Amino acid sequence: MLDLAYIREHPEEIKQAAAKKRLDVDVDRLLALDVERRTLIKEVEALRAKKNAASDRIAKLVGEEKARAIAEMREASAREKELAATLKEVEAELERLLLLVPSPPAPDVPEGDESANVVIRTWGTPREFDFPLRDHVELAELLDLIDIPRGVKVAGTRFYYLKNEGALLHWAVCRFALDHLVRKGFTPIYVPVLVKREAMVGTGYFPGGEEQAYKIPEDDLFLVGTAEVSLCAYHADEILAEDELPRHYVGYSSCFRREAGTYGKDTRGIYRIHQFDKVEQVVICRNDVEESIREQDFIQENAEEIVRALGLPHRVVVVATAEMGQGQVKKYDIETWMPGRGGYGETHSCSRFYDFQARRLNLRYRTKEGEIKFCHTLNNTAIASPRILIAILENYQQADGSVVVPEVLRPYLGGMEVIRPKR
RNA sequence: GGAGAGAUGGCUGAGCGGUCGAAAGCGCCCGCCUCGAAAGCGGGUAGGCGCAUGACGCGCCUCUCGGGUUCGAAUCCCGAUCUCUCCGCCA
Repeated sequence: MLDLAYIREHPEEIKQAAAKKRLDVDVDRLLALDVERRTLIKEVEALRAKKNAASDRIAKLVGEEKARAIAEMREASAREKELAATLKEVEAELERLLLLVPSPPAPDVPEGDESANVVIRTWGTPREFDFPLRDHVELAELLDLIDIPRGVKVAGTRFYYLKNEGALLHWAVCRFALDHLVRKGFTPIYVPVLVKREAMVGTGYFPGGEEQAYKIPEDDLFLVGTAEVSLCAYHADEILAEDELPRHYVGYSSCFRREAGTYGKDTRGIYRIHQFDKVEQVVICRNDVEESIREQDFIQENAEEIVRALGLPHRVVVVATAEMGQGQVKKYDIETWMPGRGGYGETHSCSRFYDFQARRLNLRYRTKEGEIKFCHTLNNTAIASPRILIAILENYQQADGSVVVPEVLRPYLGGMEVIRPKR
C-alpha cells in the first residue's frame, strides 16, 4: 500500500507504475473517492462538533429548555448518521482500490516481460558430462530418493515423498542454510503456516493471489506460500524502537502453493510442486531508501554465499517490471544451473518493498526523535527444498548414477560422501 | 468439545448514562537537588484522521471489534473475537 497523499500528488507516476507492471488500477476513480471522502469527513465532523457542544449544554439545562435542545439534537444526530454511513461506503471502496495500487519499480529495473530480465552476475561453469546425463527424476529413481507416483496416489498431482538420502539431503540443505544465517546474526524462527487473511493482505498476496493459496474455510485460515508472510506479520500493529532495527529474521516453514493455471507446465519431477520447505530471510529496517538497498544487497549476498558453498553454478538476474509483484520495488532472482533442464531454474527470489508491506501490516517504529514511521521490509530465500535438490543431484551425478554429496552438507549426513545406487 | 469468568492507556488497576481520552500507582522522559547516584520535589508521557501548516494550533474518532438503545455510552442491550479457570480429549 502506498501513502494516499503520495498518490494524490503523483498520479501519473502511479499510472506509469501500473502500466510497467501490467496491472490495472483505476487511479482516477481512487482520486475522486479521496476527494469525496475528505468532503464527507468535514461535514460529519462539523456536525459532531456541534453535537458535542450541545451535549455539554444539555447536561446543564432543565425543563422546557432541555426538552427543546434535545429535540434539535435528535435531527442533527439523524443527519450525522446518514452522512457517516455514506462516508463508510466511500472509505470501503477507497480502501479496496488502495490495496491494488502498485509500488513504482526502482529506476534501475528493466522494463518489460521476462525476456527483459538482466543477468548481472554468473558464478561457476556448467559441467561437461562425458557420460549420458540423467535428470533428477532418473537419479532419484535409481537411488531411491524420491517417490513421485506414491505422492500422486496419496495426495494428488505435484505431490511426492522424499526418502532415504533424499529426505536427509532435504533436511541437510535446510539446516545448512539456517546455520549459515544464524551465524550471521539472524534470529531463527519457526512460524505458523496457517494464517489469517490479514497476514495475506498485509504482505500483499491478497487481494489478487487468492487462487494461489490453499484455504481452510471452516476456520477462515490460509496456508502460507512462504514464511515471509508469517515473519512480516510477526510485528504487525506494533511500534518498534529505532535502535532495535534492523531486525534480521530467518524463518523455516513448509510452503504451500496451488499453482493454479500452470497445468502442463514443469510437470516432470519436483520442480513445480504444491508443498515444499523453505528457509527464508526477512529484514525489517528503518524507512530509508539507502538502508533498504544495503539490506537487500546483504540478504542477496547471503543467498549467493549459500549457493556458492553448495558449489552450484548459478546466475543472478534483475527481474523486469512485468514479472514483479505489485508491491515489489526491485527483485533479484538467483537461477541455479540444472543440467536436466539444460538451463537455469529459479531457486531464490529477493525482494525490496520499502514501506509497501509495512503500511498494510501497520508495522511501525519510533525514531530517536520520537517520530513514528512505517518500517521497510525485505525478504529473500535462503534455500528452498526440494527444488534445490534438483540442482544438487544433477550437478553432482557420476557416470554410475551415484551422486557426490556437496562437502558442506556432509556433516549433516553423518559424513556421507557419495549416495550410491541401491544395487 | 462442555461449564464458568473476564477484556480499560507501556504495565497494574478505578470508573454513578452526561463534568471520562479516562482516577491512582508503576514504568519511562525532562528539570531541581547531589561530587555522582538513590530518595525526595516539580513537570511531561497513546494512536489515527481532517483542517491549517512559517510556528503555536483547532476539530473529529478510538476504553477488544461490530451492531443497537439514547439528545448523549467505557458505562445499558445483541453478536463476534480473544484470554483465563475447571472438565473431557490429545502429539
